[in-house]
Amino acid sequence: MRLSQLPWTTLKETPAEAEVVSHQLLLRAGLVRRLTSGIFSWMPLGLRVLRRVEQVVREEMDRAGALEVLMPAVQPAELWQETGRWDRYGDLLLRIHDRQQREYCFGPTHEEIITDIARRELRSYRQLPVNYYQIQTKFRDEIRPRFGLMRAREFVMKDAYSFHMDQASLEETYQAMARAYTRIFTRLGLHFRTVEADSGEIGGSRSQEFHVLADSGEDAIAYCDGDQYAANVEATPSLPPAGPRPAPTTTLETVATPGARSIEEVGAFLGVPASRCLKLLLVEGSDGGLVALALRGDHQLNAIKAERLPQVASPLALASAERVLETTGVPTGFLGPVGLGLPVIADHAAAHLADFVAGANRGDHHQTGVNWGRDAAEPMVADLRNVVAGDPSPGGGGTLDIARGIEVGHIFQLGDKYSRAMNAVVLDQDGKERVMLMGCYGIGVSRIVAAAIEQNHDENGIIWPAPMSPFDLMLLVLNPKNSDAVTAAAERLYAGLREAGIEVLLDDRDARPGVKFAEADLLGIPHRLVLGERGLKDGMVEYRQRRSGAEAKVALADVDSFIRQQLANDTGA
RNA sequence: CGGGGCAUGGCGCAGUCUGGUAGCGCAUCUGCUUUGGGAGCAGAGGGUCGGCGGUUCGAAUCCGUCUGCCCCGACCA
Repeated sequence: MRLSQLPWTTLKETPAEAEVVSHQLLLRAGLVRRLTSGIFSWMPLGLRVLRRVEQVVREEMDRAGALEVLMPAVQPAELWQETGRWDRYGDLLLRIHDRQQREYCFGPTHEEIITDIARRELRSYRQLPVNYYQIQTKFRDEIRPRFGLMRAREFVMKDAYSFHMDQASLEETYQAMARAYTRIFTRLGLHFRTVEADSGEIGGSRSQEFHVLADSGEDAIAYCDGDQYAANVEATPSLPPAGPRPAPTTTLETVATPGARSIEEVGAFLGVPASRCLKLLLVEGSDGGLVALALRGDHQLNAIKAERLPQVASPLALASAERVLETTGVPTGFLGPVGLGLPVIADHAAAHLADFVAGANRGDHHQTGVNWGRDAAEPMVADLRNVVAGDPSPGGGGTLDIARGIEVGHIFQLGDKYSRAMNAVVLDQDGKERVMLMGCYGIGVSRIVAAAIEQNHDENGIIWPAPMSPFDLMLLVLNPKNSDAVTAAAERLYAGLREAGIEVLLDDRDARPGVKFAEADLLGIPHRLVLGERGLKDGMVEYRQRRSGAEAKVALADVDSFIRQQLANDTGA
């Protein structure tokens, strides 16, 4: 492609709306443009990146035996009503209606559609297992779209759905997908981790996520190098503290703490670390009353764990300040376990505290020297909190560390959740109807593009991993208008490289050299050749690698083989 | 959804408090000079100041209302 024939606008200044580096660079390099909140257009150079990612995904899905299909983006409400998700999916679902006032949604995912296909197409156990996949535009009306392509409302996703007679077959395909995903992210040159996950909205049992590691990631991942444990923090169990709870050594006292509501304020006021304070959160209970959850002051509630408790309403709902005052007579900020009169469920670590600080159930007062059993009833004990760095690994091989990650892939064993709701059955060997088991496997294709930039950039711009670079090679021609010899040499070089099967972006624009260098760095194609009058005199072109900055002068006659060698190094990396 | 902020040429911003000529940088176009890391000079085009309503002799500026966008948000109970 010739840049002289491509309207390509780059920005020197960072657009105000872009917060994370991938969003900034995608806009500055002219790869995408925002149409409206969370909705983007892919410009010519950007689309080439997306297509290359798609291609790697497609090749590996095909290799793993999956079958590509393309399902409708617009889906009728009836199918979603069959599984009950029309009501449960909530505002994330973009609902639309046609001229007859029939209801549809723009698909945020395709379990209902594929299950409908499966129940129509699949009749016999002999046809199983089957794994269908598609690469499709999805729409989820996120509460808060942000970070450009990382949390967009409209996005490109690869989703696959497998159908099985039994758990063993499901397990086999699930493992095959895990291997395919590992190949995909490895081929794309991404630094990633596979982690155990909560299966969340979609439901089902076993589930793993694939995270590209980046500080800007929205997810926290707990991992342990000692035992290879890795899981999303929300799905990581915290272990009970070792040993028995210390015995009480101080007496219970009530102290005035005017205006000190938060753990930080109370801790600072009394000179006590947050880890010695107890925080009580009142949440809606499953029986309509309130339930108190007790955490150590320095720990955070894990909503997923709390929701799983039978006493707690799901979804988790924090009691409003008004409701708290109404029920307990205590303003928020001063609640404690002593004489509270509500069921208390304490996190392991909170239940292990002795001589701790808590609210006195009286405005502007706290208590010190509080002890379970002596002052407050022994609480029910559960795992309620997020793990923190330094906690023991559930794998038993050391302590946990926390890293941030961008979720780019997720695989689930769905079981019969959808197939049962939609009566997707086949006949078994005995001629009996059997509900199929399902797996589902997603990859955020457009999110990968953003994640790759988060992981691969410097102060000058993007540094594409070679497999997703919009071109293999960028060829800069300096001052083509000043020299017919330079132009002719560039044309010969361009033609020759293309004949060798190399995808070349030729900068033949009438622009100053400085502009070309700066924009080449911004765009981030891994390999660059510069042809100018200076080098041509000696029959040389200059090579530079984007990532390392390594340079070499190459004789015109040797360019083909030299470049081929450089490209070969990429695929080996 | 709650809270906060912003809306002025394609992009980044000033001007709004204290009403009266709409301005700067980047980008775009023309010419000249330049030409190996986002050039210099001279000139030019481009704005219903987000929409609607009001106050006023006069509104980007004051008032009301609507819309859009951005940021933060169970953090403590």
